[in-house]
Amino acid sequence: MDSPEIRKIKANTTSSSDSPPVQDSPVFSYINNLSPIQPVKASHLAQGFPGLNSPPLVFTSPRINSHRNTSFLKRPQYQPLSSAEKSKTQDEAKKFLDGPVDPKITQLHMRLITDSQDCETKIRVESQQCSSSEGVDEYLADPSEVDCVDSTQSASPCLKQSNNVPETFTGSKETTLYDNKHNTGTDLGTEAKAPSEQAKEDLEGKQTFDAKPVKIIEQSDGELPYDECPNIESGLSIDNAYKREYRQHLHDQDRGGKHQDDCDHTPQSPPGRLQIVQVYENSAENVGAISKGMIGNMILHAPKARSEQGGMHRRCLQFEEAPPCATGKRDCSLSSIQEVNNSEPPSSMGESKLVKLSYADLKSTSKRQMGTPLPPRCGGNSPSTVPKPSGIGLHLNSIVNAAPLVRGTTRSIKLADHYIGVQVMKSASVMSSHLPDNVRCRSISLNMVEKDSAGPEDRDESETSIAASSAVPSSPHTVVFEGHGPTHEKRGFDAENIDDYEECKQSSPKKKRKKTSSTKDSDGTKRCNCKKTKCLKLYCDCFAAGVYCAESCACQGCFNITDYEDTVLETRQHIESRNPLAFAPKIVQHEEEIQFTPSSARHKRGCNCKKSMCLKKYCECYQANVGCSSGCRCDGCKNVYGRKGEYIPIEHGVGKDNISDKAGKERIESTFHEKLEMVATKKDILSTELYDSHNLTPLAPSFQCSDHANNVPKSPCLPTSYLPSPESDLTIISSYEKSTRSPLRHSESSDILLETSKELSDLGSYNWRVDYDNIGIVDTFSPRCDAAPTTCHITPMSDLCSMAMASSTSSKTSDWTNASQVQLCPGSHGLSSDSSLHRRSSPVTPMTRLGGTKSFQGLDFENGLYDILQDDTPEILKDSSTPIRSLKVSSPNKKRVSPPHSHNHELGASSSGALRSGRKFILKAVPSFPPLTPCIGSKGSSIIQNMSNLQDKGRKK
DNA sequence: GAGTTTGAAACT
DNA sequence: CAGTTTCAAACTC
Repeated sequence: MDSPEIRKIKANTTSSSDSPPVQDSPVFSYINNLSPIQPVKASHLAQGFPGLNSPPLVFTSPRINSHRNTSFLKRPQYQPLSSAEKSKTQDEAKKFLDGPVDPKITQLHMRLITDSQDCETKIRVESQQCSSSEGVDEYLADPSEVDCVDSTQSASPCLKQSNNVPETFTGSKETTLYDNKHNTGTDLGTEAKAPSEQAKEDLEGKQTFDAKPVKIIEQSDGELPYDECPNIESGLSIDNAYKREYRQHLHDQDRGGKHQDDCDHTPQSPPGRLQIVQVYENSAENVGAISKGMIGNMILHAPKARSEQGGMHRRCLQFEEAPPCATGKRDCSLSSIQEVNNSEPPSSMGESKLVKLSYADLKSTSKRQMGTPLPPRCGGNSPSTVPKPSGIGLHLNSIVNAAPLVRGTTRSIKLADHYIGVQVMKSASVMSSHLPDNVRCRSISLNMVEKDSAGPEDRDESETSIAASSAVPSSPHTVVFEGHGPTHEKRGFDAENIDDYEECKQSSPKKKRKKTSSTKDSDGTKRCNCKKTKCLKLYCDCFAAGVYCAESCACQGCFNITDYEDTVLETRQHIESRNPLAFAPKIVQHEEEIQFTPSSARHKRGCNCKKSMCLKKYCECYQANVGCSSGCRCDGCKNVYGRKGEYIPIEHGVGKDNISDKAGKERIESTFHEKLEMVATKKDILSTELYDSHNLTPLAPSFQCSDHANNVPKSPCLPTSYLPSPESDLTIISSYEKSTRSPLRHSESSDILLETSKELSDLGSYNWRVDYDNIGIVDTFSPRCDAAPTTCHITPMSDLCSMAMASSTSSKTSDWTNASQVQLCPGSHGLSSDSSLHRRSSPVTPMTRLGGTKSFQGLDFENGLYDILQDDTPEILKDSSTPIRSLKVSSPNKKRVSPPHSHNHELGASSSGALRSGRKFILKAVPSFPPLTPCIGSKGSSIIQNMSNLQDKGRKK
């Protein structure tokens, strides 16, 4: 019955995934078939995703959650568990959701119902399909469906154990099957369960699944935010897949591998799923049939097809890596393997344990899991990939103000879409690296953990990860399985893991923070320490940055987690409803200033310092490394970056020199060095990402065109003209990371980068770079750059090129330029005034860029430098050039868009062909801003109410 | 590590 | 819109 239809649907979905644009139609059709309600979801998604980024993410995740929730809710079994376990977290979540807006609740319920229905239908179909185990197509389809099936994750571990499936890809197909089974077990619980569950049991021989699913369900219920709707995801295609992966990672990490969250996890689970599926098949059904060969084919095809279908490819990659990335904060482990390892520890810790997870606990666990693995994030290690995870983790740590680079990374990560792209890149790289890579990743993650883990928790994690890694080689499957299972299941799932995680979280996160007194992680991602706001107010740097809290965060009762995407989204919307610019980049270049000063970047709202004289980080302007402007209400301003009222016309190249105070320069330098370091670390991380991106990016061609960057060289404008803008940094960072990732591959790259950076600084590039940090976000977007050439402040590209040339990296300049262009393009895409948007959007473009810039890989080492330079230049360029325009165009909020550079927009109109192509591409792919405002508008009131409720609860806590 | 200071965010 | 309170980061000891 369903199977035929389902298959068709899957085919459709796959096709859709193949061609992102098409995805929607197939997905929609599929959804429609599944359940009438879904369309509504789709609408939500549509709203959220117009931009791709934040909004989409939110929507998607929430949907998924809703599905899960609904499914769970529907099921009596689940409900009981949910009520008991969820307890606090759920209550809080409910407060948020319920309290705020009844309509919302109703909607959520509807969603849940629909989702559950959809999931069920999907599950059925999938189960059938699984039996048939069609192949790549199915596999591809799986992602969307898998979301619904999250529960499979739990099972997956077992499967993995039974079957060693180092390759996530191979698992992909199987994963779908597994998911189906899993879903049936959890969600359906009734129909599909019997077969699927039996199979699972056979494989695992454990009953934990059932219990786990229940837990998950509860969590999911509480977590309304999650969107699991597979359908929607399918429609979203790449974005969804990424999100899914995130979620899965998060869930897996959180849960420690237990199942659950079928819908939610499914996306995340993909890697796990794949493995699981394989295992499942092997053990239960197809076992040999699907086999690795299939997987291999899948993988190969996926990438190829993906080139066409980007989505598919990404998904595959995502599955492996994305999850970790998704977890971002949680899993440092970049690759799925790492994730697995991470998850494994938890599972190993105590799979049997059914921990009642309150939301907070779950979240915390999820974070921890995420983070624990993420430790790699810290990553300064070559494996830098790990570091990103933190960012990737969806954690939105990155804040505009602080370290732009880091922020950028985190943002990209957090932004489901972008993040996904990044993850995909990573995953791709991982995939490319293959199992060996996985092992490496594991080792890396371990290393990262060790490094990061100052606290016992970390140690534990590291140990677990190590164990996992060790196990993996011998029996990767089992290890992976464990890890995935928990991770996929989300937090609640694995009680054992959760407990462990919780312990770790409680102790480790705080400890970590304590250890790292700084609010920033090694990765540069920000950490928050919110105690009363639940990370749902602007007080929370993470939340304010549009990023999910990471493991490293020491926040209490955090709701800024993927599990609570809905809540987060609602809250954001609510805040935005009050202040549309609340999430807009705080640092913006003033058009006035821009003309004269590259460092014209200023704090959007200005500071109100009374005692700090704008010489301490209390001052947001100072913290952002930007000068105070007329908008500041500060008293006795002594901002080294520019005092209120005094404009520091930063001449081209002058940039920092202009800085009035030597101290300011020093600071800048220090910050710059820090950034460089960050970059270096990130590069390592990024290397993988780049790698992935290369694989993934269909856009590569456009990027190659970007190579024309050389064309740009025209830009006499050198870095000096760059305006510092955190945002730009972010965007740049994301791209940078990507580019850097490939470099990272070369462990040496980081060091080299540092050296090169020094050299550059000597050359004068240093100033530029420094400014880069400050460069306004707006500028980050390339549009201007493209067009700008004429006006040119500087095309980032040209600047970059010049820089690169100067640095003696000439040989690689082309690549570098390409990279820069790529970055620029992404930046343009990013547009979104909101950081989140940038993050989300940027990742995608970067990916494409990366793909285009395969040449980079060769240059990896240089890339690192290039990346840095590019980042700088891009920022400048972005600042001066296009960001604004793009923002205006894309961002519904209009927050930043307009202010910074109207004239730039003009330039943007005339962007150069290559850049244009890239930009256009991005724009299409990423409706940058739409998400924020639109979403906000829809749910503002409810969000507010939810927020207030949550806050109240949090306070109580 | 605990406590204080600071200024933004939130609230009234 | 202004004043007050709350909050979390930054800072100090």
